[in-house]
Amino acid sequence: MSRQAPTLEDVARVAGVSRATVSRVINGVRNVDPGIQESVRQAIERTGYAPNRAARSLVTRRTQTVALIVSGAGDTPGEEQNAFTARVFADPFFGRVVSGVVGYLRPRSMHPLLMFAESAETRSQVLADLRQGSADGALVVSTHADDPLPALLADAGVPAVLFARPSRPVRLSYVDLAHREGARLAAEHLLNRGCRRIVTVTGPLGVAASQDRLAGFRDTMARRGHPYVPVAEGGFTLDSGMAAMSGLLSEHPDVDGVFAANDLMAQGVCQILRERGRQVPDDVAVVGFDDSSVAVTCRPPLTTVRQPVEEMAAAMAALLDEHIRGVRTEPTSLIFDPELVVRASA
Amino acid sequence: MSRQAPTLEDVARVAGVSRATVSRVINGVRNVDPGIQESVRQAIERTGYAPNRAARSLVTRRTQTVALIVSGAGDTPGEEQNAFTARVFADPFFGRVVSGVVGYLRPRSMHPLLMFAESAETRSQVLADLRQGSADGALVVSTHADDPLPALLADAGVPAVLFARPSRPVRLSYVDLAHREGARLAAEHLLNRGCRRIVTVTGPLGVAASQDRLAGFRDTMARRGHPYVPVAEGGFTLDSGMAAMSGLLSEHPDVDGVFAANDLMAQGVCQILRERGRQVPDDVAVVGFDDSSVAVTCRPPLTTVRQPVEEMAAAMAALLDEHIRGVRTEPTSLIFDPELVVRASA
DNA sequence: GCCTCGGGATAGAGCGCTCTCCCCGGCCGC
DNA sequence: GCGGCCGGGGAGAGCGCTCTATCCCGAGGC
Repeated sequence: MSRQAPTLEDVARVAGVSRATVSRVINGVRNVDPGIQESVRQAIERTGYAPNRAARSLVTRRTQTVALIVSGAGDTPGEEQNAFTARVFADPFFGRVVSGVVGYLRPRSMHPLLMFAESAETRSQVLADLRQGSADGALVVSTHADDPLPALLADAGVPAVLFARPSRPVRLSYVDLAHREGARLAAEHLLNRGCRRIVTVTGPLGVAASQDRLAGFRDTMARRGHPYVPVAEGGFTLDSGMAAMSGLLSEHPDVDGVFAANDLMAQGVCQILRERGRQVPDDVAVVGFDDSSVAVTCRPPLTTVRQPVEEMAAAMAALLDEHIRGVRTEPTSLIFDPELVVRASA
Repeated sequence: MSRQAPTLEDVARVAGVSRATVSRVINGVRNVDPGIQESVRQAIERTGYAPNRAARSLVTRRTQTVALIVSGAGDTPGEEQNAFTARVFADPFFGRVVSGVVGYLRPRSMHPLLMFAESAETRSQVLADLRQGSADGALVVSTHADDPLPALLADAGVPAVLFARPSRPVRLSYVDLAHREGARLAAEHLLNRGCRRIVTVTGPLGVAASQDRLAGFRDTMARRGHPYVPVAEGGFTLDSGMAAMSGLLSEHPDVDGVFAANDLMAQGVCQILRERGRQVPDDVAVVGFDDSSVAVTCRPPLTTVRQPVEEMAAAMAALLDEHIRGVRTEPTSLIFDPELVVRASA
């Protein structure tokens, strides 16, 4: 980078062959005489040649890069960008997504390009970047239900794959969890444990996942002879979990089992229960969802429903890769099965 | 992206001007007749033109992209890539770094390209990518003290800025915290509170930051008449904090104040204290470091030393930008001051 | 012995942009 | 009135790579 970088031409001159031959050796295309192959390799070594990504991208129309977009709601005018990015990254969930994505991309020498779209302005910025070919495609993790980005991407013809089913249908592939199935596991665990007065703290009901978890939970409870389950809506945060449990406890002081739609809220539930003098799990059993890091640090450690987030994220990247390569043209969906992780809280 | 994307040429034809003029309008270079400017804008609108990033990069030799590299130790052969990325992202600290970096980059329409270098192999991969011009420069966050990457980058002539002072000197700019000053704040807070039998749980002593925090802490204690401070080394994790505190408590059952070198370990300290029947902060006061999200979710909420991580990360990005633009050629360092955040634990 | 065939290498035409040079015409100074 | 200057625009040469079309040459077929 300091002195003028060597080009294909330079290598060709040193090796005594043409540019095209060097290119073929580098890309492993067609039969090249082994002897020449070797001398080209040595020339590359000697010159310290590194192919220029931009030049290659210009002709191949590939950047070897995919956008990893964290997309917020419509317009949360109160919240500014820093708060948004901070909040997103504070959630260990997103870290697992990145981990899974990188797991797929890296062996293929691709990289994720981080983008945020939490306002109308940044959303159109992201869209413009993609149309300019900053990345070959997009992986979208929406934090809100009515995210307009997926539809915009589909319209722009940008290859994209979503994490979680969008609330409004859109012609894009997505990966998701069998949320109802996860809720069923939670319900059955509580029932098998002997709980009979069970309540649930849901996620924000605008989110499809929250609805599915609630529906799956109710369904299983009903099948097992519990047609009525008290419900309080939370917002996936610690505070909202505390508030929700606080209300439920006042109305149902004899509760002996709680299903919270994520671990953070489950932690809030545990705190309220302790404050109100209930022992977890002896007086009240608590089951969370996600198996995030708080499930382990929480006292007591949470029994929870594990999402295979890394696998899901890797599959999302794989799907996008197929769309980019044109191997797959029609959108599809991949649904993953959750797993119950039993710890101390239930 | 679906049909053949319009090029500068197309826009020029529609507007009835030359390619160069359109380019000038887009880049705001030189004076262009306002009337022509307007008609070019309309032509861009009509054609739905978006400049091609690769073509532009090829000639400007800029990608508008910087690599954000999370760099591990030498070779942790036991740990594989997924575990590494998962661990990194589980740490809320990294989220704050990303947040700060994005805060600087976005208004300049640049993006971070995420890379991981935790093994010799991935390290050379990252180096190769950078030499190919995948990014204009690199922001490096090392998780270990003896990270060889910074030196490699410096040798390769890649513009780079480090988060935290490298253990071996290298000709690269970095941002860092006044760790000794932070430790001083913690020590004085504990002493002013009346604590007299104070112990500390350090970070891994191979890391410069851990050493500095310990040195600063000891220093202040000594100045205030406490020449001896029991020390246990931790690994910045919850478990290591618990183990360290467990040992310290056995040897010094009368302890009344603890300084932990990060919040995660402070949380572990609190848990052990509670298990052994000590009240925090009444029996033992606990001070953490970082002001990460666990400082808030911990019971009791942690008194801690706040690093202005977002500001530091933004400054790191700004510094890199200066190096890339050639405005700054000599490496420099920027040291930030910590701040004591008083909550319930001390 | 001539023609065909095909493996192996080359020449050169772009990919879509930027930017340097150059041109044109009007305005100023002398 | 003429040359120089300057604002505004165009032509065209690359940037470094890929890839198609083409060429060369030795081997095989009749």
